[in-house]
Amino acid sequence: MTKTSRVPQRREESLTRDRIIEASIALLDERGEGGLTFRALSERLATGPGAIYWHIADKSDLMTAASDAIVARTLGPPADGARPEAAIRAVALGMFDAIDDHPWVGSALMRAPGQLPMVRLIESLGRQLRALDVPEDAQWPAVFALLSFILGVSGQNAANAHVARTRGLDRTVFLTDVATVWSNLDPNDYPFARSIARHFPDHDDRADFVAGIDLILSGLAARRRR
Amino acid sequence: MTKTSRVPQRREESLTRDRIIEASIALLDERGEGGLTFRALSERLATGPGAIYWHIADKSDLMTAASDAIVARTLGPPADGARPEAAIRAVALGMFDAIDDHPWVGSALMRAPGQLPMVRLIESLGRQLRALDVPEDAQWPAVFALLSFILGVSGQNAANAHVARTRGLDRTVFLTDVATVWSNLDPNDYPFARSIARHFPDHDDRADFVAGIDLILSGLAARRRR
DNA sequence: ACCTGAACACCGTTCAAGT
DNA sequence: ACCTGAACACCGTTCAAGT
Repeated sequence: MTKTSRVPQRREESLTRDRIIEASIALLDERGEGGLTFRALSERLATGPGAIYWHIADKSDLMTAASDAIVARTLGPPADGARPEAAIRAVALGMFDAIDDHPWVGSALMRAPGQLPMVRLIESLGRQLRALDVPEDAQWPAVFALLSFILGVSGQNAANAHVARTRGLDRTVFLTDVATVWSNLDPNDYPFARSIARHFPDHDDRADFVAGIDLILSGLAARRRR
Repeated sequence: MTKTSRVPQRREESLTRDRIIEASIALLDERGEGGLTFRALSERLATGPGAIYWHIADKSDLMTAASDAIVARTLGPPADGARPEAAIRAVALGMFDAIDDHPWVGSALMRAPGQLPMVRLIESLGRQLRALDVPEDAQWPAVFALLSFILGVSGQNAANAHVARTRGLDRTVFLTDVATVWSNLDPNDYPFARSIARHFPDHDDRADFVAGIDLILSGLAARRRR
């Protein structure tokens, strides 16, 4: 029984922080937020749950590291060629698409205030605001507005993905259900919610996102003109 | 041993959905997000964990109902007297302050897409945008921008509160720590993050929040002028 | 130094049994 | 109709013991 030629459950490469993060991302992508557990992870890595703690501090460290890997490859090096407004739009859209692909990043980012993935995003946005000649003391409020908007959208998308997954129905079905409920609200109490429910199932999240970014950029431009 | 005169653990009033929600809010306020468990809740209500399931569907239902109670009393009836822009600012600031008092509402709201608390917020914002004479097809994008910004800030505040609670340090200490880390980042890679770290510990969250709302409102006003 | 895996102290949820 | 509380199927995390 010793030295059998194939021992498939035995891992070949040694356990590293990077391999753990890579496996976590795969698990999160495949099974959603709830899919990352130390048991599932250690099984996939052919080790015991305790081994992981040698390389990472705890689950929150793991989530932050996993989201940082996505954010780092999404933002990449700063795009120096583009005009600042276009660069901001590109940064924002990059994040939107990344979180569309990996919804769990939305909630992970939000739960890691002041951590590296957040710093990357703030840096990317802040540089472009400097390039836009936004006055020094208006830079942080503007970055904060863009950041908060991006995080808000990300969190909502993560929640939508989570609901869709746990209820086993896709996005369109879920939106249609919500639209139906909203359409049946009391017309006196909820006139606005009723009126927009109609346009709900066939509307474009990504377009709404761009519109939001552009609204903030317009506000910024209006300020500079004064 | 039977019929002792004082049986303090026996509850007086019958279990209702409202009493469960009220007790949940108290628990969340006192102990933070992690403080609401079915065991702690049933102990406080002098009942068994199973009893709660007769009145509420599951934990997500409970969180949504708890946050809805806060949102409902925060938004209240629409303030008809005020000018629309002032009314929007009032709605947003009301939410900011409510979530400052009950940080868990920030994450609960985000995890309840399409649910009642969200509808209330959307309705409050949407009405004022109609009153602002924003064209029909620009109303939803504007509501979405305001909503996402508010949710983004709420989520960040919830995360800050959670970190502060679990690490047992207050907000200022936490921010000072983050500022120190950021100040030591590589000057070539993170010039912007380094430069704002200085202003971090003594800056006003609420002012940043108002600035963000105003930026979106300015953007909206700029659009209308065209 | 790095890994193992049983054990601990929790969770949310269910359900037979009671009133 | 409403409540009880034990039991189930999980969690994240620790730690003595191994190599």
